[in-house]
Amino acid sequence: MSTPRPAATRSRENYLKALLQLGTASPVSVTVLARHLRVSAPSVSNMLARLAAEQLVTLGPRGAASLSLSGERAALDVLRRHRLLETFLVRVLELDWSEVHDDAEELEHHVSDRVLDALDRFMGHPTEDPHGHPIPDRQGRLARRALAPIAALPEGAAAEVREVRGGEDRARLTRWKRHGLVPGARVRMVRRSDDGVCTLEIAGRRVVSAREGLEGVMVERRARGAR
Amino acid sequence: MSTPRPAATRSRENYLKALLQLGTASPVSVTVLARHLRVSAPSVSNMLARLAAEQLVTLGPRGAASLSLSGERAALDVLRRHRLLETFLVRVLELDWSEVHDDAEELEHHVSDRVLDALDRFMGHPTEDPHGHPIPDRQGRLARRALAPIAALPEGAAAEVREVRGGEDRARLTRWKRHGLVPGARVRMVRRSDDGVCTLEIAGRRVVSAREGLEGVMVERRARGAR
DNA sequence: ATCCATTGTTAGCCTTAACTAATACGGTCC
DNA sequence: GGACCGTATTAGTTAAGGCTAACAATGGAT
Repeated sequence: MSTPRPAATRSRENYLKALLQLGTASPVSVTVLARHLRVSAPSVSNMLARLAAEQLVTLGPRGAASLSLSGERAALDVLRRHRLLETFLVRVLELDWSEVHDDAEELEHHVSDRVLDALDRFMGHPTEDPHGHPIPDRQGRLARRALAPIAALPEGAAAEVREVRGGEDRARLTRWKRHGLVPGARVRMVRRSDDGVCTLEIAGRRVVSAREGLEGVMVERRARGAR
Repeated sequence: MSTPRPAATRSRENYLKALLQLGTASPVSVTVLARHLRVSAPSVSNMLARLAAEQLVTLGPRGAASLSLSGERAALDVLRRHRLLETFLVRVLELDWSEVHDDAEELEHHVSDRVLDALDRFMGHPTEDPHGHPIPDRQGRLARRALAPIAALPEGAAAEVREVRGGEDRARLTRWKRHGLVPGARVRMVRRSDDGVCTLEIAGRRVVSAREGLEGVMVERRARGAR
């Protein structure tokens, strides 16, 4: 008989996904996790203990949690479902870029492998979701890319928007979209004053924005004058 | 403030859907419902009491339950979601007719109106699901048709398969499909012996089957010799 | 009229995953 | 070294939704 693993329920999957997103290398504290999941600290302690018992996470000192190998695998699986669903909602159903997050968040816990594979096939095995995030493959392999925050571009530098993070914040996505800050857009840093205000040129138009308002827009540098 | 209705959870929706399917006009008993939902009788009593408190069902003598108006509305809504999803899985994702039931059963509780409408639009507002069941419209209106069980055809009568009921039984659906008993198929009752064995002609081929094995295949009579 | 079988309900308990309130633990500052 | 602050944990509760075992009520057959 196999381990009587208590089924990957919605809540568990969300914890794992959160750990994947927050715990880039370093362990995640109870408080941070609690804040991210909008749940009380004791709830987190509790659930982490369960996940640890199931070998999905390992607990360090002061309750800090990291994903185990199988935990990471499971988390990447959830991430794959989420991103494929978002891609489907945008590319096929033509829902808006900025408003598909919540639906994907819900459906990711209920799509069977069969349906997911069919979606994947139908779309021709996409590798990026509508926000430019790479989609893990079926083995849980995730393309790792070296992207820089747009606000870090030196003055005069040209770049292409590759990824737009923070999909849960609709308002912010909408604003970026209005400015033309979508994956694939060509941008140039015109001026970067030291009080945190950036002047960008996006598709020929000047846009001024505070640095914080740009957090999550990730770009790839382009050679000067490259077409 | 509105009634603090405890949200249409999966379980509730399943009870309502079951009541809609079982309670054609007459109230449904606790035992029947329990059997259908594969749940204990006390669980049913319990849930029916809750649904009654929420005005979704009315309880008659001996615990028999019927849907109230709003309950029927809610149930039709679930049914619409189920059927649209099945249609999507078959028509768009090209999953097999006989194996989409479980996925639809799961997803129906988690698709938002927005996504459902988008699916509906994408498919061009289909009116029948892959088993030939009519899909309720957004107002919960369900086309009512007068179909006869295939086994009731008199000898010699020609008919068209319009609907194939009992989608939860994969094996049976597969068998019917193998015989060509799919919605749209032209059939003729060749011989109907009184021990319950039917000989049918389906698309030119003779098929012999016990009457019970045909239960759920619904047909519409066709004028003799009609093309 | 009574008895028995079927059917429904009551009572009490389990599990999941949340919560609050209170407590323990660990560094930091004086 | 002790007071204090923030973080983690323990203890106990709640809400759905299920379960079993035991009890109650209905109604048909004798």
